[in-house]
Amino acid sequence: MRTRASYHHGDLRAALVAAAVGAARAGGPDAVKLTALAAEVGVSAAAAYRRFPDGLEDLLRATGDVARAELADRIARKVAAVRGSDPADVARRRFRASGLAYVEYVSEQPGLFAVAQRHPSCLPPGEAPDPHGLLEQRLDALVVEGLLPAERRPLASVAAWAAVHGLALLLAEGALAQLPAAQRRQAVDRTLDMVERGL
Amino acid sequence: MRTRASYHHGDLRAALVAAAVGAARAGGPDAVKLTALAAEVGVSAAAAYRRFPDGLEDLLRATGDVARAELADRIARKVAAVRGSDPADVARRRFRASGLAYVEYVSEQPGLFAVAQRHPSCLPPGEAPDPHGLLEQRLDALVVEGLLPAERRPLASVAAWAAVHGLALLLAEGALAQLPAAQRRQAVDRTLDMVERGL
DNA sequence: TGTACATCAGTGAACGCGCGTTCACTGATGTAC
DNA sequence: TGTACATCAGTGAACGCGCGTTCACTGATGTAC
Repeated sequence: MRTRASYHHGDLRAALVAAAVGAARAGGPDAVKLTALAAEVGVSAAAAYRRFPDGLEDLLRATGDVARAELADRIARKVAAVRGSDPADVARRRFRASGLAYVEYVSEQPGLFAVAQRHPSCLPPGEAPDPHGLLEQRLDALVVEGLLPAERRPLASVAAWAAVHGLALLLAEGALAQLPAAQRRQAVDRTLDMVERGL
Repeated sequence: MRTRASYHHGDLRAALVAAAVGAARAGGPDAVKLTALAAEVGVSAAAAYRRFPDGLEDLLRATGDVARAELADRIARKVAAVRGSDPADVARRRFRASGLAYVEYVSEQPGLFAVAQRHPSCLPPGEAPDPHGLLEQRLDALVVEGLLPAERRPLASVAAWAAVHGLALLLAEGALAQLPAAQRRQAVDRTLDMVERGL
């Protein structure tokens, strides 16, 4: 916990993950370099192997878990912020909020998100953060409220996720990366409209 | 044209691009390695620099143009194959066909498509293949036929493209890569339904 | 309370390889006269 | 039709660097007695 200028680092694993997250935010998966990050943290490269036996891949998985946790947290917060008395209306707005949170996160953190996409979790299934599961829950809620016929539920998930995911990537690193802020907002609204109406 | 075992290659540029396309199909952008491809073609690495002064980046751009051309060609064919007597119905089905062609291509050639995404064309604007332009034309046709209000046209483009693009990526290299063929078809149909209805 | 010893967390130097890129060169080709 | 010469398309060897990974080691920590 406390900073010590001693020989032992204290929490090297956490420090390396934090540095990796920073590098991924700035430059994506390719910017996560084990030797450089070890140096940044003030440690020899070999020291990293004590914490991450499989080296770089291990570090990238842990970094991906941070990204997944951030994304899941963002979705959860944005969903929880939606309140109201009409359950159906709340379900609809929460569904929309989850999609918006996803797009926002990917747009803001494309590099870190890319790590999450490419490197699966290193945590046991139960403990791994699961943003996609949160999106699924929103669809389930729509079914409960009768806003989505149960038989269309499974494929609705794919379609909705595809639209949100595609929009996020186009805005983050694709052809729409240069779009001015006002038009970005409109693009997101319009796409969520399409999803809502189209399901 | 004719194969010659001589000193001069004949069409080294085309041969290198063809080899790069093959490597990208198999392993994506990272698999395109200038030295390895030169060797594969039977030429020293330095020889490649006569045809591609900027080295690897030049080669990747040319490779991306092949991908864009393939994709545009596929869209054009699939659209042209739609016939009928009712102009509005044809416009609707052609729009759908263009989306399907896009998803199919990205699903089948994720590696090559990734090159196209990351490396802009090396051709002058007029000559570069433009798959996205073909999608836009389909939306224009919907407007002409009165199936899409003109004032919603610009953002409709973003929303439709996002859904198609996202679905393609999820199926190609994302979370849905393992989906069995039958369910893939359903997912595509369902997503295109959503887009059509949602616009 | 002190001492011996196991264990743990680092060091730093080196290896190795993949791969892009450059340079001085040589063999082939085609054109002027 | 032949010869000289410019030009072009290759060679092959080497450089250089980034970076992951390994190995034998040493200093620090904590625990048993």
